[in-house]
Amino acid sequence: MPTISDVARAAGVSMSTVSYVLSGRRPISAETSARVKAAIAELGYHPHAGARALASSRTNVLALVVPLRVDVNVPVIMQFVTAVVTAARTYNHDVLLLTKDEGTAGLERVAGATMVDALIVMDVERDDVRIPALGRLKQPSVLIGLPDDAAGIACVDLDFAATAHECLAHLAGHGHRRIALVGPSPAVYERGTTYAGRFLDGFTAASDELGLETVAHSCEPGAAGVRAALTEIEDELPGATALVVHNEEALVPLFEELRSRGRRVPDDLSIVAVCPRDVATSMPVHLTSADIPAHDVGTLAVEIAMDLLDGRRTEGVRLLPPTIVERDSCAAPRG
Amino acid sequence: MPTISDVARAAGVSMSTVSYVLSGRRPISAETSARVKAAIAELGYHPHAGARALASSRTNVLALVVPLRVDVNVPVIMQFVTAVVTAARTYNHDVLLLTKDEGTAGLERVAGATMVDALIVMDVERDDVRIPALGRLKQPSVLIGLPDDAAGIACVDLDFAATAHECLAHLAGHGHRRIALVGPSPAVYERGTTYAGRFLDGFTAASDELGLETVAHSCEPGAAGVRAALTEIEDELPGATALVVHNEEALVPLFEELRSRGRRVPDDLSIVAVCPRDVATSMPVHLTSADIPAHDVGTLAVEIAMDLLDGRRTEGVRLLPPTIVERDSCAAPRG
DNA sequence: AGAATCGGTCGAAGCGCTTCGACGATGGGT
DNA sequence: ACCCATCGTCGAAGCGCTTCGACCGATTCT
Repeated sequence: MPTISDVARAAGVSMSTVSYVLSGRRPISAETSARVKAAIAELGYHPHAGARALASSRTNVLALVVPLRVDVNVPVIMQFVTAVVTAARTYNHDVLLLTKDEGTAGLERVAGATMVDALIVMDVERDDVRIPALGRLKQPSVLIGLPDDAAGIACVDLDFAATAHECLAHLAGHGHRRIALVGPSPAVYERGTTYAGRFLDGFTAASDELGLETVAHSCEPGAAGVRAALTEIEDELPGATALVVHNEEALVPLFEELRSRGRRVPDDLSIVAVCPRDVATSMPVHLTSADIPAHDVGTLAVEIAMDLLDGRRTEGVRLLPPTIVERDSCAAPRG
Repeated sequence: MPTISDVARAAGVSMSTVSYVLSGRRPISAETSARVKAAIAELGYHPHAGARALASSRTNVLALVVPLRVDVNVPVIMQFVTAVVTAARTYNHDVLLLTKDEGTAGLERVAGATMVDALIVMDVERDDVRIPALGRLKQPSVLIGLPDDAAGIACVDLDFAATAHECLAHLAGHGHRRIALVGPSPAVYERGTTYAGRFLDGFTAASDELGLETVAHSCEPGAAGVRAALTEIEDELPGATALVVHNEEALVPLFEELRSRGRRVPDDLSIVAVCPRDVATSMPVHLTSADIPAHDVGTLAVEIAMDLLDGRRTEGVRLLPPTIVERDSCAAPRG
C-alpha cells in the first residue's frame, strides 16, 4: 500500500502538497496538481482512512441505526437504508450500520470511538431513551420519526396527520361521507412510535373539518383480527362506503374477508391504503394509496446531517407532505 | 474526549500499560488493571478508532455489500444483514454497508482506504466481475452465494440442490409420483445468480434418483405468468398431484389461480415451497416449506471472515443443509 | 520604489494509539 | 549462591495523514 509520501516522492513534491491537491484547501498550480494526480493513479494510492480520521477528526462515515424487528415493514426499512447509503455516497460518506437493539450503548460506542461524523436514527419512539444519549454526543444526529420531545435534535418524517387528511379528502372527493379507518394493531399504538397516533389525530381532525361520519379502529394482525375489526366497523358505522387502511399487514386478509362477505372493491367499498407502492400494486385490486416516501425521507435525513456537519441549518422538525397515487380501489359510493 | 494518556495519568501508569490492559497482550497485575479500568470508567474513555486502526492496522469493521435491487427478496436480504451485523458484534466488529451498485470501485475504495478488515459480499453472480477484484485486495472476503469460479474465495450458501432433493423426497414420502416445479422467472435464471440453476439441477437429479415423473417450469411474474405456467404444467404432466414452488412472488397469485380452478390445497394438490418462514405462514394454507436459512448463512459468513482474519481455516465452499418444515400444504395424493 | 498582497509550496508538529525492546524485581533450578 | 526465565511495567518509535506557519517570487497598490 503506497502512502502519501510515496506519492509525494513520485510526483517530486512534498507530502503537504499532495494533501492539498486532494483536499483542495489551498491553491495548487495546474501542473503540480496534474503530476500529483498522475502519481496517485499510477501508484493506486488510497488515503488511509484511519490516519485521515486521526489527523482531521473527520471520518466520512455516518452511523445508521435500524430496527431489526422483523415485521411487515421490512421492505420500507430497506428503502430507508438504501436511500441513506446512496445519499451518503453522494456526499462522499459511507454508512456504518447499527441495530437498535444495541440501544444507547451502541451510539455511545461508535460516537465515543469517533467512528462516525453523525448519526441517523430510525424508528424513534415517543419517549425514546436514546434521545438524551444522542444529545450528549459530540456528533450531530438526525431522527427519522417524531418523538414527543426531540430535545432540539433534527427530525424527518412523513406528515402522517396530513396524510390522513389527504386520504379522507380523496374519498370525500369521490362522494363518500361514511368512512372507517382500519388502523394498525393496538400493539403499534402502544409501542411508542408516534406515527399511528399522528395519523389517527389527523384522521379525526380531517373528519370534523370535512364534515364526515367516521369511525376508527385498530386491527389485530391476522385474518381473525381483520374480521373482528370489520364487524365492529359495520356495527358502529353501518353503511360505511369506504375504508382508509393504515395497516399493511391487514391488506391481504382484508381482501380475503371482503371477498367472503361478497363486497367488491371498489364497487361496494372504496379503499385508500397507506403503504409502499409495490404493496399497493400487488393486491388483487391495485390500491389507491398514500406512499411512504422512504426514499425522500432517507435522502433528506442525510442532507440534514451534512448541513449540520457544515454548521449550516438549525435543527428542527421536517414533515414531508404526502402524495396520494390514484389507482383502482376508489369509486363513487353506490346509489 | 479523554485520551489514553489522560487515563494513564489518572491511573498513575504509562500509556502502554493502559493499552495492554485493554488488549490483554501482556500480563498486567490485577491491581494495576483494576486501577486502569476504574480510570477508564470514570473518564468515560473510548479508544479513538482511527488512531487504533492507524497503529494496529486493524479496523474492527467488516464491509457488507448488499444488492439494492428492490425485488421480492427484500425481507430475506434484511435477514442476512441483521444476522451479519449481530454476528459481527459478537466478534467486536462493526459493519460498513455498501451497495452492489458501487461495483468493483466500492470494494476497492473501502479496502484501499483500510476502512475494513474483511468483506462479505451478497448476491454473487455466476461470473461476477467483483471476484477478481476481491482477489486483489489485501483483505480477505467471503461470498454469500456460489459463483462458477470462486477463485479460492470462501463461499457460503444454502445447498439448493439438496434442498430440491428434500422437497421431492418429502412429497414422495407422502406418496406423490407426479410432481411439477414452479421455478423462478426466466429472468432469474438468466440474471446470473446460480441458485436457481442449482435448485433445478438438484430437482432433476432427485427426480431420477427417486424414480418420479416430473416437469420443471419457470414462471413469469404476475397472475398471468402463474396461469400460463400452471396450464403448461397440466399439459405436460397431466394429473400432477404436487407442486414444488421455488418462487416466492408466485405464491399469492398461485393460490388465487388454484382457487379459481377449484383445486384445493392440500386435498387436490400438495405444495412444498422454498421461502422464508413468515411467507410460508402468511398464505391462506400454511405451507410446508424449505426455509432460506438467512440467519445461519449470515452468521457463518462472519465466522469464516473472523477465521480468515486470524489466519485460521482455509477457504472453500460451505453449503448449508436444508430444513423442511412441515405445515399444512402436503397430504397424500387422492384416490 | 517600497510595502502590502497573493499564489504556490515546503517543513514539521501532532492527532491517539500499538508495540517493541528494555529493565528491575522475583523466583526456580542446579 | 548464581544464572536465567518470567512477570509487570515503562519509554519511545512510528503508523499515515492534515494543517499551521513560514517562505519565496510575482503582482498590485500607493
